[in-house]
Amino acid sequence: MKIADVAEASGLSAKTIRYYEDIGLVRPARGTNGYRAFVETDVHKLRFLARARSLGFSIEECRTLLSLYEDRARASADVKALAEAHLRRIDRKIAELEGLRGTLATLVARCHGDERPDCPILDDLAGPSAGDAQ
Amino acid sequence: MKIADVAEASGLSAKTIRYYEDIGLVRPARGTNGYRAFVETDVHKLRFLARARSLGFSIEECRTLLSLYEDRARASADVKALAEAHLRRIDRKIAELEGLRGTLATLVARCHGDERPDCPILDDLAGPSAGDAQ
DNA sequence: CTTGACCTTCCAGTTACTGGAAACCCTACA
DNA sequence: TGTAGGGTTTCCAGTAACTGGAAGGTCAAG
Repeated sequence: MKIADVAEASGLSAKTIRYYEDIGLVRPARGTNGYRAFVETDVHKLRFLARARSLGFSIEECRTLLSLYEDRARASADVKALAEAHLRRIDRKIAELEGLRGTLATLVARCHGDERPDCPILDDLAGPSAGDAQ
Repeated sequence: MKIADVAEASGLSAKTIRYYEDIGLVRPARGTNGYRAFVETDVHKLRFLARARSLGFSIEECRTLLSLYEDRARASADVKALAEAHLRRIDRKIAELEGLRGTLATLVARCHGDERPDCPILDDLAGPSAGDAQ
């Protein structure tokens, strides 16, 4: 199998697959012409990686997941711990974004958004205007 | 004012402030010794930038916001449009993360997380196991 | 034997910084 | 006067995970 076929089969781009080889996630064999020659297990690994990445795991986490996947003596607790850590990270990120969303939505709602320069959004960004107290 | 004072006053690190000068967001004067000599408006700008960044605006958006802030003939509609675009981006990101969160939470819940190798999380990552149909 | 579609490697760029090295400056203290 | 310490300067490299592009090799068809 050549790289374009594998790209098609895995949903990753050829560029990404080469990159994954670069960083040691896969090690496809090479044909006499120097082309990468992928076998089924390579494709399977790449699909695994694509799925793990799509769930937001980092490359290093994917590396660990892959090694756990290939370790028949693994403990599912190790996998679960990784996934839980990732879940907590996602929760923190969501909370952070919802905070931003709240502030931003308030500012947007307050801004009339017309031709006039007067703008609560910029006022907020500029911070407390000390001069106003006067 | 020297850079450490400005860092203190703006909440940005000295490194970040130098970086912002590099990319043209601020242009502090220089003393005879080559040190950056910040004035109040520089500090104000940097605080503006720190606030905008903390709301998740990109550097390029911050640049635009800053130029709008300094443009006394601006239309608030322009600011609002920028903020609304950012808001939509945040909403999309939240939705994406909540999707991930749902999938991941399900998988984590299904995994017993003990010493045994059996793991629904890895099974999911490995994709539909064609062999199971038997 | 040429054309076009693949494939290869390698280098640069992306975002928004951060760390670190080497060197310069300033102040205080002995 | 010398020096120790803290600040400051510049510049280079690295981060995460690719992506784009250039230059060149390979292959199948006509």
